[in-house]
Amino acid sequence: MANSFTEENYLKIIHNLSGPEGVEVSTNALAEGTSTRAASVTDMLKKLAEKQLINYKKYQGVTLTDEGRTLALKIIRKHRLWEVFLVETLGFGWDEVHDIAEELEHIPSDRLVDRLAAFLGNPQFDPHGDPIPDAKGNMPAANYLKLSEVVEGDKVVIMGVLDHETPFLQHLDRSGVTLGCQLEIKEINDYDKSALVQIDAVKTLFISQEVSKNLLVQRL
Amino acid sequence: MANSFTEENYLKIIHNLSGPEGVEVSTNALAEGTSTRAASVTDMLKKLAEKQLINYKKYQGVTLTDEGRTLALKIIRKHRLWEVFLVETLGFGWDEVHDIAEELEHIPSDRLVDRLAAFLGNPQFDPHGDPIPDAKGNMPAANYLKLSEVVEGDKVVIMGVLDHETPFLQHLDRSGVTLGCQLEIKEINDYDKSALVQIDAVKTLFISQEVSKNLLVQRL
DNA sequence: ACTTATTTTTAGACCTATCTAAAATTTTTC
DNA sequence: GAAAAATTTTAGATAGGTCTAAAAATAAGT
Repeated sequence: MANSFTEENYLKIIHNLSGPEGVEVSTNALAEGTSTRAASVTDMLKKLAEKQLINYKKYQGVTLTDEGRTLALKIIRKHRLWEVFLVETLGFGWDEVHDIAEELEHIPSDRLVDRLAAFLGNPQFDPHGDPIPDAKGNMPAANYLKLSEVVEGDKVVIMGVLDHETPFLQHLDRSGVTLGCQLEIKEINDYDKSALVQIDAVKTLFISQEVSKNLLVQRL
Repeated sequence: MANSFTEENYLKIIHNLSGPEGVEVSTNALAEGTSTRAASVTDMLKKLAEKQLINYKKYQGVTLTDEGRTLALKIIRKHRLWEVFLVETLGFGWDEVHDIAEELEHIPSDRLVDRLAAFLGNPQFDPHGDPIPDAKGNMPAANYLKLSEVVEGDKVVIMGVLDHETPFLQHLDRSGVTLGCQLEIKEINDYDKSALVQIDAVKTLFISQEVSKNLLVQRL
């Protein structure tokens, strides 16, 4: 009755795609998220529904059951704790840890997770600014906005990223954009929606809409 | 062309069963070691031979090729480093870490292993006294003897254990036997080969042959 | 609303790792 | 050295996770 590596991945991805409101996730979105074909997704959804981990009606998309969400949050907790470990303890860059954490998140043992969390000082956020659920599955719901949603004149702080892949994060590193840095929006271009911003009142640069869609910020 | 979790386990177990001299390992011994049936082992041996990781001739048992041994040593290195991490960093007991390390040993990423080793101070031995291969696969060949092989009057130091399971290690804990403690062999009973020993010149107790067969020692 | 396009599901197949039962080989015993 | 015992391999089956191609259901366009 244990859950496989693959099942755990589905639950995690359903959670991530259904957002804080828990909206229905489509088969195609899951195929994209799991890098498989829609037909494979359908098969897996049947199995997860069988196990009462998701609510599934043909052609209607899926949502997590309470049990499914609990499991998903455990995986997410592990993923984010391991990311903190990799960055804080082992000295990896925030652009290097996603793929390794994808593996580590499937290591079982509640005792391991709890001891890891304690060792790390029960961190609340991972290196990408994502909140870390506690052992009971409670996760602070941060309501940030995307940088692509702000207007000229706004002053904001970078709180998180939506893309965790190496190329995006390396691009941010090269641009000098890190968590916690302050941005003043000087100008937003009409034709391509790119933003001219000043970082920490020092450096000025353009941020493309492509990038600003993946940056989470909070107004000052 | 990557190697599966299962393949890695076979290589590790072949290494452990073939000892320092690299003797042939039988199909049945592997069935025992992998908790599967002999028929399943045969199938896997064919696949590993196909990949040139083992030398395999029907009915003749197997040995590792150089490539297979290199891979096996990488798995063993990871297993033992993670055990050090679990005990030294997270505070687990030496009796709790074997099963968790069995999972962690299959996490890929050479960078992870090297950084973990560096963080731990490049330890030479794991919490059970087993030597840890370095990044190049060199492992110090310690030639310890079993406690069951010593004679009356010998003074020895506990250097390692052959059974890594919780019940055995908890039994040692309850007996006050730890790595590095000194034993003087007072008497060996003829009928059941149990040994009367004095620990650290303080405490005296009987150790059954069952137990002494699983204790590695070095003469003083 | 009816046709077309898109999404999703079914049907049938494959691969990996496992199993049982039976056949083949090696080892042991007398 | 032949018969019995033990070991190992083959043959055929099953379960998990994936695929392609085709059918079914839903959504969109005019």
